[in-house]
Amino acid sequence: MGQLQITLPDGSVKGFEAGVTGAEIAAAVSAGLAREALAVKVDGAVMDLNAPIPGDAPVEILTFEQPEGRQVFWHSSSHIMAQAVMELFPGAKLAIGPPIDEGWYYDFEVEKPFSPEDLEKIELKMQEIIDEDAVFRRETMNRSDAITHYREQKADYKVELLEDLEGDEVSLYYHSRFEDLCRGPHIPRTGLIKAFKLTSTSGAYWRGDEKRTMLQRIYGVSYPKKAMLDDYVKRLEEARKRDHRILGKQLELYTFSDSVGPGLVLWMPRGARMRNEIENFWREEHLRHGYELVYSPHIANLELWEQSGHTSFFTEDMFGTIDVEGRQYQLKPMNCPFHIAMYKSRLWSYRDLPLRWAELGTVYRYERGGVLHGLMRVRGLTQDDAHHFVVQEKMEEELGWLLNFCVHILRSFGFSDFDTYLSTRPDKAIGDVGDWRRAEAGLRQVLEKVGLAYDVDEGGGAFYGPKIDIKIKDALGRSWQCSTIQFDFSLPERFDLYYIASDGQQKRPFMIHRALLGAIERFFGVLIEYYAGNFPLWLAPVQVKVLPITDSINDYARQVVDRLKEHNIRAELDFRSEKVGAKIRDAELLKVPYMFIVGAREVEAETVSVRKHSAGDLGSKTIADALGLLEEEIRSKGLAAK
RNA sequence: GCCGGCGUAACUCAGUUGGUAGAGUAGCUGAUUUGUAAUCAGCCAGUCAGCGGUUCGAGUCCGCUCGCCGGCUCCA
Repeated sequence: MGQLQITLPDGSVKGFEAGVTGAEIAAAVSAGLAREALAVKVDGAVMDLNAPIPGDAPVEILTFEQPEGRQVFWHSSSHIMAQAVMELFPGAKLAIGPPIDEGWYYDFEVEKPFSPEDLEKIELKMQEIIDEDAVFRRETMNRSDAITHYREQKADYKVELLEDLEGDEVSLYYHSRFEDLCRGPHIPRTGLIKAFKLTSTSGAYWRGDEKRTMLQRIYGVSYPKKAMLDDYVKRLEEARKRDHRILGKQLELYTFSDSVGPGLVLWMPRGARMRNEIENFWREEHLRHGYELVYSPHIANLELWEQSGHTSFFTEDMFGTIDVEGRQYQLKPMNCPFHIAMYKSRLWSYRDLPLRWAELGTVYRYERGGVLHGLMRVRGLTQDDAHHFVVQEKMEEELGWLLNFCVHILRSFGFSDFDTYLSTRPDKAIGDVGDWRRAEAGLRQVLEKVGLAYDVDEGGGAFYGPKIDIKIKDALGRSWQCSTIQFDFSLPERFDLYYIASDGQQKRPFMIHRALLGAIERFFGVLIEYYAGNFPLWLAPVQVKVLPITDSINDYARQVVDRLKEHNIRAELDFRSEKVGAKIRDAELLKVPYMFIVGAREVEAETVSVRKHSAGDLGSKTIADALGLLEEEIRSKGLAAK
């Protein structure tokens, strides 16, 4: 028996007998670690705790602290749930049951969808299995044997999975009375799960394909400590308070109406003030950075959309056509054909390029009923759209410049944490594959030059070109695409765009389609959730509420409001005959950033008593000082303080 | 579009086994004149999402439609 040299995460190297397992290494480190150990990472590969370590290697014991440890924990939980379902619903067929960001799901083919009562029964059965403290055991099998094995069990989905797998050997995991085809690894014993909860059910298509069977999915979460489940439930409640649909109603920012139609946003005055602020900032920044602003109509001759390719590649997302004097018109789902038509209205020289044309263009897209979601997914949306017309050689330079501008805009709203994706050629696309690959490589280079970490979204590109997307997460961790920067070599071709190069020849420009906020509606939704309604001062719909203590102070209070308004501060007066406590409470609930409380003392000294939202009393200040404070905070967008 | 859940006053919600609606908040009226998160009283308030069915009788049961919610799929 030889010796193994095991390197631990702290850098120390320890010798172990050959055949040592992760469990034994954990025990050698500490009893605490042995107790919490879920799996082991050997030279980057996650393995079962009871598997022999194959050779000298860096070894890390995984607990619930590590993301990989949690994934193993949740994956094992999904097996336990699958066992419970199979025992309670004998005819059920197993599909897949992976861990997800928080928890897991398992898809089943069953006669009837699961009811809430079914979930309770499944939970009880799961608890029994956990109480057995059953051991997880791995076995390998020849792939073709496994196919025969599962075919006998009529486990169609497992057979299909096996047929698609590479390699001759597959692994099965056993615990209690349950077995499942599974790569693993798994936690040592079911008893390690101290708290769990089945959170929801839903229909889910097999392999995400709506042409295939709809399976029934159950989602769940589990933890090694009861307190962690309590914490999860509390986090969900907190997230609910940040939900833009709830805050939107409470703060009277926007609404929907059945009489208007689903997915069509009605911006209430307070929301409209914020939108106006967002748009003003957006316009100023664009004008300062070499953009021109343009406007285009809401409908256009159908032939325009035929030429652009929208009728063949985007029909499913478009509203029906409108008949006008026997000619067909189309409500616009995008702004690009209009900007292209403007480009074609005259001749351009290479000296004119790049052109950067921006428009807050409201477009309409037919979204299927089931996908609408508050402000995040609507049918009428205003894109902060722009199109750059660029000479081909300058494309990368322009994209690099644009990516930096994009990050600058997002940061101005306080966003610093976002996920970036490179989206490549979809199945349905126009243009030459070689052009696509070159454009994708160009985008990749730009991302690396700017130094943004990114993931690749295979097949996620627009039909006319690859793109860089930036997504921001909502309160529940669902991520929404906001910024998008799209490379386009196709539409210039389709519309036969050209400019006159320095040699006097006609040359084809490339285009960039981009939206930085994405859609004002969605961006606003993300903004509400990000700030939980506690907006930075420059955006807040009401910036200051002036609260007179008695009616006799109303005149002075009105003067204060007027003075603030003269300085473009959005100020309101609360002159109801309520106690200050009530006025403060109402202002706090509306999340108004500042309250100026005025009574006899303030009239006397010509001051205001400043109270900051959720911070409290800041003491008395002269009106001029208070104004200075506000103006500085507005100017800095509150970013310096963060 | 698909699977499941839900839909009661402007808002948040009660409404037992079917016997024809109730609270708090908001609003209105009046009183109160208040010093850092709720002053008091009175009043108004609902085609119980819509349509159809079962029943002597439906907010409660059944069907369809619409909308919303959680997912699937799709995208800004």
